[in-house]
Amino acid sequence: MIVCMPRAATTSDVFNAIAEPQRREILTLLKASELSVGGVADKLGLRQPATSKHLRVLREVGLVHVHQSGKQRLYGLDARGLRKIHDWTGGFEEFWNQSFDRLNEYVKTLKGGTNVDG
Amino acid sequence: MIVCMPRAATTSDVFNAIAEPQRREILTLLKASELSVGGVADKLGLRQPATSKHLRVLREVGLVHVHQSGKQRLYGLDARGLRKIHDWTGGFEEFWNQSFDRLNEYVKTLKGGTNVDG
DNA sequence: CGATCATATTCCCATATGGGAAAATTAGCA
DNA sequence: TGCTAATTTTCCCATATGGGAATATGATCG
Repeated sequence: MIVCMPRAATTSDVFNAIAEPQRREILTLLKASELSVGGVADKLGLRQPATSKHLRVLREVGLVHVHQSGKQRLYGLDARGLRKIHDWTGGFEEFWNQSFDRLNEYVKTLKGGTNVDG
Repeated sequence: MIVCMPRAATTSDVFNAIAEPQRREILTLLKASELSVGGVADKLGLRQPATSKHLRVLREVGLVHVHQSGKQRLYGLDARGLRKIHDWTGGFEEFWNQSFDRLNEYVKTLKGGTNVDG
């Protein structure tokens, strides 16, 4: 029985997974090439366990995939999940400039209407 | 003194702010028009306090702006902050299809017919 | 000023971290 | 069969929720 609804799990969806800056850095790193856990850890200055945990989250939401290569596990980028976010934010594209205008207009209303000097 | 680094605050940046589904719904709602807190609460089936808290987060990261209108406070969309996310995910656009190919190839090496959901 | 509607904040709870340290697990090789 | 390297998992901590309930603050009007 659910009593309360705390913050959603990072593994629940891609939005949560990339809310963590280090995980975004990992994804950016993997643009260049596949990397082992140790490789990622080295490049980002993290410990291996911490890196492994981040990679696990990314794996669970499907943003990376793994395969064994010798003694290492190579993590590779699977950016398809980011498309969902790109599309969602893209739905606001028409509002980017409009919001600017609205805000300007709003500010104008304040300044012009009240003539308050700041 | 910082002893550990727990999950980042939702107010730390836009990525964290929109990690919460209800806040994304609020932003989508505000595409249509400005809304009062009660208006948002009604449309999403939330209590007013909860709605107010979500709107506070969105305000602190700059995704919405507020102005008084009679007895109500009208919240309006300021989507400019979403551009950062759109741009960041856009940096992976060239990898969306490529990742698909990589994954297909990878799956092929394993077996041959695996259901890949996209 | 007081009454009232509309929001915001506080207090509380259980949950979900993110990282450090250490132990467990897995993979590849002699 | 062991041994070693690489990675994952477990245990622990302090922090940050998100929502409910109750309270405080704010704004408007008489």
